[in-house]
Order: sequence, then C-alpha cells, then structure tokens
Amino acid sequence: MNAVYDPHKVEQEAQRYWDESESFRASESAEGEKYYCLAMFPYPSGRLHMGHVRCYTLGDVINRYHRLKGFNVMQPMGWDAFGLPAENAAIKNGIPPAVWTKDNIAYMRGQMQRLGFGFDWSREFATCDPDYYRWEQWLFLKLFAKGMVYRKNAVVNWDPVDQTVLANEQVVDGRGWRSGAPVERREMAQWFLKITAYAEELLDELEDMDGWPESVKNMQRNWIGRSPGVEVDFLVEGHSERLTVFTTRPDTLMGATYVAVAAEHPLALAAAQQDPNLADFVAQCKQATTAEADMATLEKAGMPTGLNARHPLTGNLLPIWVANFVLMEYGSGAVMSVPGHDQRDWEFARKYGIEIRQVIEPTQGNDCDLSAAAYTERGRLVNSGEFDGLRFDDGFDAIAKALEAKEMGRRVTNYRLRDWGVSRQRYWGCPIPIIHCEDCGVVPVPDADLPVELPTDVKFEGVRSPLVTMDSFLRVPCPECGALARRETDTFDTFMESSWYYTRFASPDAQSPMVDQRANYWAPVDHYVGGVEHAILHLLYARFYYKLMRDEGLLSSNEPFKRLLMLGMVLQDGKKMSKSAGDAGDPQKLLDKYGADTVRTAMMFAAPPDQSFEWNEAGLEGALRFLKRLWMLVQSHLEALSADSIDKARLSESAQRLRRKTAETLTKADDDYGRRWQFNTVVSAVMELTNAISKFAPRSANDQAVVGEALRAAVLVISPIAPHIADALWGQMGETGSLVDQAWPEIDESALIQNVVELVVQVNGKVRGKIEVAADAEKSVVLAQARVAENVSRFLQDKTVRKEILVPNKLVNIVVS
RNA sequence: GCCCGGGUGGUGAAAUUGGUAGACACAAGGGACUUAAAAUCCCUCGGAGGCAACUCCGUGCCGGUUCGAGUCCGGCCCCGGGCACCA
Repeated sequence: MNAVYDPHKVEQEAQRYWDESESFRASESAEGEKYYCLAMFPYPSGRLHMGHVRCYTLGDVINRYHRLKGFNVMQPMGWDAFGLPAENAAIKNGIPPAVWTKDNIAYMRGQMQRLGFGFDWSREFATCDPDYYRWEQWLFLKLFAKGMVYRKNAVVNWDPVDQTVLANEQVVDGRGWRSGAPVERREMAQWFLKITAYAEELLDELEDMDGWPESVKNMQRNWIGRSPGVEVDFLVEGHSERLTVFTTRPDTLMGATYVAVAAEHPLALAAAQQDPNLADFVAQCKQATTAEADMATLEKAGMPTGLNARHPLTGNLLPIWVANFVLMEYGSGAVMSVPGHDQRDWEFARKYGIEIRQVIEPTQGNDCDLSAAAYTERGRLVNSGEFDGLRFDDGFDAIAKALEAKEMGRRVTNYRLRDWGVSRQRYWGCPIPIIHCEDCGVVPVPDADLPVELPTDVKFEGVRSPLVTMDSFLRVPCPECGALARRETDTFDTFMESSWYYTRFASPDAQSPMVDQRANYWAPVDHYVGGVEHAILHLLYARFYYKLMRDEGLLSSNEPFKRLLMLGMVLQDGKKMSKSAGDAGDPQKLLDKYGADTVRTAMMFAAPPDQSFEWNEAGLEGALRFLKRLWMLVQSHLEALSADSIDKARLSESAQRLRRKTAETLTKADDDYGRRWQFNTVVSAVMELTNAISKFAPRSANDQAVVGEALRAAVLVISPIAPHIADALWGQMGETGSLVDQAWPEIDESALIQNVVELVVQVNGKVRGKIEVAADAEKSVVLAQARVAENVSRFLQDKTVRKEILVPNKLVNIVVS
C-alpha cells in the first residue's frame, strides 16, 4: 500500500521505464495502421512557456490515445532553430547564435522530458544542422533549374541609422526599435518562390480537406483571394509604355475618372524628376512601413503626376495620380479609379475634387446617392453608351470583349496571393546557395559543394549580419569561370525550414536525397497540432513546399496534414505569449511543486483546445486534489481489484448504476478523444466517475468487481492526460504489462441500457415538472402521464391544448392557449 | 482598414444535431475532525421574491425565426489572432 501520492517518485519511475523500454520509438514495421502525430516544433527561445505546455500536452494526449486504439504511432520532436531572437541575443550579450541556440535546446529538451511527453527522440534534429539545411539548398537549386525561383526587387523596412533591414516586429510606431529613426521603404533585389503557380491547386484542394477546421480553410481561401477580372491597358500621353491595371469590375469601366499608381511606380518616379513637389510627395510615401495593416489604415493621400492616360474605350484623357494606398507589390502597381462605385476611390475623389460619375444604377429599390457614398452593389449599366441597360454579367462580358477586340485588355484571373519572398538580410539562417559573378551573373553553387555552411564562429559588431564583412565566407571562385566572385549573403526565410521538417522526421538520417521512402510510409501527417497564429503563413507555405517535393518525385501524396487541430492561444495579460514579451509563464516552478501530471491535467481541464484563455495557476490545486483522490481511491480498493468477474444477472440497482456510469464514461471519452478533440470534458467525465465510485458502498464480492471495473476504466481513460500516475496505479491494480501498451476496452453495451428514463415536462416552453417513464413507452402513454404530472396540471387548467411535442428520452412540451 | 475567432455565475468552464442553462472544478462562506494548524471530509453557492413548495428574471446589446434559441438569421458593441521580415 502506497498511502501517499508522491508525483516526483511516480513520474521518475514511469519515465525511466518508457526510456529503457523505448516505448515511444516508432518503426515502419510495427503492427497497426500508421498514425503520424505531430505538434508544431518550437523555436528554441530559452524556456518553455505555458503555450508550449498546452500544445505538446495536447499532442501527447492524441499520441497516447491512438496508441491505446491500436495505431502504430510516431510522435517526433525537433527544433525550428534559425531565427531573429538568436541574433538579438548575440547583439545584446555577445553570445554567438549557435551557442545560444544549442543551450536553449538542451534546456527545453530537459523540460519536455520532465513533462513526460512520449516523443521518439531518436528522430530529433535542429534546422540549423548542416545535415538538415543542405537539403533545403539542394531543393532550392532544383527549383532554380526549373524556373520556379526568380529574383526581383521588393520593398523592405530600412533603418537609415543602423543601416539595416528591419522585420515588421522591429518597427515600433514607424521607427526602428533600436535607433528610433523613422523607417524608410527601400527596394532591394530578393529571391522569390513562385507560389502563385500553385495558387489554383492550393485553393481547390481545400474543398476536400475534411480534417481541417472550416475557419482555417476560409482564412486560406481569402488569403489566396482568387478573383476573376480583366486587365485594362491605358496608353500614356508622351510615353511608349502602356499602363496596365487589373479590375474585378470592368462593368464600371466607363465610370473611371482617374488612374492611380504606387509611389514606387516607374511613371511616378519619371514624373517626380520634373516636379519637385511630386518628388517630395513620393519621398514622403517612403516614410512608411511595409506592413499591410499600416498601409490600410493610412490617411489616403495623393498627388497628380501631370501625366494623362487615354481611356481605352472612350478615348478620354484621365489624369494619372500617385496614391499612397496603391501597393507596388500587388498586381501592376496601378489601379483604375471609379469613384462612383468604389468607396475608397469615392473618398479620394471627394478629397481632391475629382469627378464622380454614375455608371451603375440599382436594379431594385436600393438607395443610390453618390453625394453620400459610392454605390458598390452590382446593378444595371447607365451612362455607358452602347453598354447601357446590361446587368453585371453581360456588362462584364461585353466590355471585356470590346477591350479584347481593340487589343487593349484581356480576361485574367488574379490572386491576392503574392509570390513568396524568401531572402532575408540576416545572419542566423540557411545560406542561399548562389554565387554572384561579375561576368557570369547569378551562378548556382554546384551540388558537390553543398552544403554552403553557415560559419558559426562569428562576432557581432553592430547590428548588421557578420556575413557581409566576412571575407572567408564572401570570397569564392565562380564555379563557371573561376574568377573571384561574391557569395550571396542573404539567408532564407525561416518559414523555409518549417515547411518540410515533418517529412524529414520520417527519415531523419536519409543521406540522399532529402527524404527517402520512409517518408511515404509516415506522410501525410495524420494529426497536426498547433497554434491558430499559424493558420495562414506556415500552413500555406508547408502545403506549397509539399507539392514542390511531390513534383520533384520525393512524395506521393498531395497534402501534408490530414487532420488539423488549431489551438487557441494561452494569453498573458490578454495577449499572446511571445519571446519578445518575456519569459512569463515558465512551467519550471510548477513542475517542481506539483509534478508533470498535475500540470498536464490542469492545462487540459482549463479549456477546450481551440479556445484561447488567460493562464492562471488557480486550477493546479484542483488538479492535484483530483489525482490524490484517484490515488487514494485505488489504494482503498486494492483487495477489491482481485475480485471475481462480474455476475451481470445479480447486480444491485446501485451497482447497475455504477456500471452504467463506467460504460458512459468510456463512451464519452472515446468520442471526446477521437472525434471531438475536446479533452477538458474527458477530465470532468473521469471526475464524475471517481465521485460515483466514492459514493458507492460495496456490499458483496460482485459489488467489489463492479468497483474494480470502474477504477480500471478511470485510470485508463485519464492515462493520455496524466500518464505517470495512471501507469503506477495500473501496476498496483495487478495488471500485467505497461499501460502504454494496453488496448482501449470494449464497451459493454448492455450496461448502457436504461429501463426508466426521466423526461422534462414543459408548458409553453417553460419547465414545469419531471416524469419518469419506461424507455419504450408509447407516445400517448407518455403524454397522458405528462399532463397529470405534479405542478404541470395546474398550468393546463382552463386552457386549451394546441399542440404536444415529444422529444424521445428528453422532454415533452405542451402548448396551450 | 480587411479576413478569422470569441463574449455564459465571483473565476475556468459544460450544455455534441434547436430541447432541463451553469455539469465538472476553482474561489468564497459555514460545519466536522484536530491541543492547534495543514491535509481530508460534509453542506451552501446566478439574481430577485417567498425564505418552504414554487414564481419571475438571466448566456455582450437590439431585433427576428420557432412549440422551444447560449445554439439559427439580421444589425451593433467589446476582446483576441492574422495581414506576407516574430515564429
């Protein structure tokens, strides 16, 4: 008898057993259907926070549940090790990023082990390992050869004082976080991956992804933003180049009264050379960040260029304006403006006194007052010459045709999605395997020279990447002509590493190529768990990358993640926990005080997975109390557990009730674990079961056997959440074999049968009483009983019954007047 | 600004397909045990009235559909996430 629950002893013993018997080592040849269970790997920021604890506990619950259900489960863990915080730490403390990262990994790995997560550590890697990132370079060069990679100018946040590129996060109120200098938009040559070439597939496949939440699929749909429309060409007076704009509303073309271009647009730059005021305005537009949210909330401003564009159908001249809300990155960096039928154009036109022309009228009684607002609904064309009277679809077609006939436009499908800029002007990332030669231009690093290793013995002087001044890295002979050339110093966006790590886990030691056939055994990931903050970028890039690998012949399926569990955030002072917000929410002292099982149980009990919540420690005492109660309950029934099997024919009524509770708990837990992915209610179901066991007073050997059945169920059901205590209790209950190798029990359906059910009786929708009826009673019998039930009959006096509704096993509603 | 979520007792939440609102816990209050404390156990616990039986009100706000709405529809308010260089 172990009178006192000692979590530290129990947890150490269980972890030692799992470790020694390699309980969580996954093999392709093991029995059972494969189940790849993955929680998003962490950035090694230093210490785990409660957001990590939640994510990995949820992953581990799914892992352990599926093991009980007989699957061959693989749950790996690794490190998303490149990124900005390591550089910031290096700048601040002088610790090289490689050292800082390695230390953090060691510490966080220890914390994960302390939490008892059933990971297959034999597959662990960090993305900063050259063995890992060399394959990223390899694939990049394959894509380069295929034309899936290209180079073009793109704007970045430039800190003019620190002479460096800033991440959006490093821009605070339009100023550099270290220098405090106003940030400028600056163009730079950058590498891009053609994700837009896969836009259609990325969009269409969402239809069939039943295992993903509707909200995430919607976010991705909106992000990709497919819009069918028309490209319209405008001839520019005095220029040979045409100005091309995209519109989803060609039906409003006759209402265009001006054209607007981005401040970075060549026409704007050309015009600015003639006009100092315009040059000032263009310069002013550069005093802004690259963040779309900032652009969207900016006060709309513009200035005429003095140039005019010829309307392709009317031949009228339209003034060309520079506007601060037109983005060079999106489309052609120019838009046609129809103030009558676009709210933003309307506001701009009102501000600058540009003509507002109505060319659409409502088809049914809607208000249309262009002096108050733009009319943006679809309607009937007016003031549009030969197109008058047409509705949206016909107007769209007719104007598209007219443009096509004049070779001044064409139908196109545009996407909001932009190509993926993968260059970063940073040190702590995967080097881009390119060499710049004065004679040969851009030259890929030969396969034999991969990986291009990132030098790790670096000193940060100031805030710029050490690579740009490091001759040993920089100076390299051109692979084509042998002349002295310059190595690319940009590194990859860290989303590159996280876009394929889950395939590498399947064959972490593959020597060539990046994954081997084991990837097609484990992939796709069956259950992917992670924070909702990754709903768009990471998940979209990963889907894209998976298709790139498929088209390279490395993978045979189309989508990387079958089922997706999007976690709500663990908030701290109402905001998401992050590295930059500090290390609050460190679980270490909680682990020391309460043990892993209590922390895990409290976390699971706190809220359903998809809900965000503010973490507080109040729940820990309750979780510990529950585990202690469960422990004591088993201790007090140890003899009962060796009792004979249950004689179903001779059960007392209370024993029958307890058996039903046991069966109900197993049914509910199975549903919550397997279908609903809601684990807080599993905890409460087990709490209810243990409460029922406590209240039950066994009077016979048969009763004892019923208690034994209930206790075994309680321990097994809670085991994915609190695995250590469950393991210990399982052993104490005289069961052979470790709990992690057990099978989920068959449910005794006969225990669930109820002869008598309680129904609620409502009168006009208000609860007035309750009745007990035989489960198989006729409707007429139930209704008759309901009408005469205590407290019900008085609400029926002097009333006429209009309707009687019976919901089987639930309620009766009598409608009277 | 745009896209996606969320809002239920003092607190975390439950209510799975439109069918008993508040399960299960935390906190609080009262009691038992104890020399005392801790631990444990028992009771009360949305608001108002009655101080019982019971009744009325109540799921962010306003309106609608329905025999019946926390759940569905329309409009609003507030909070969180994402917006392409935080990961």
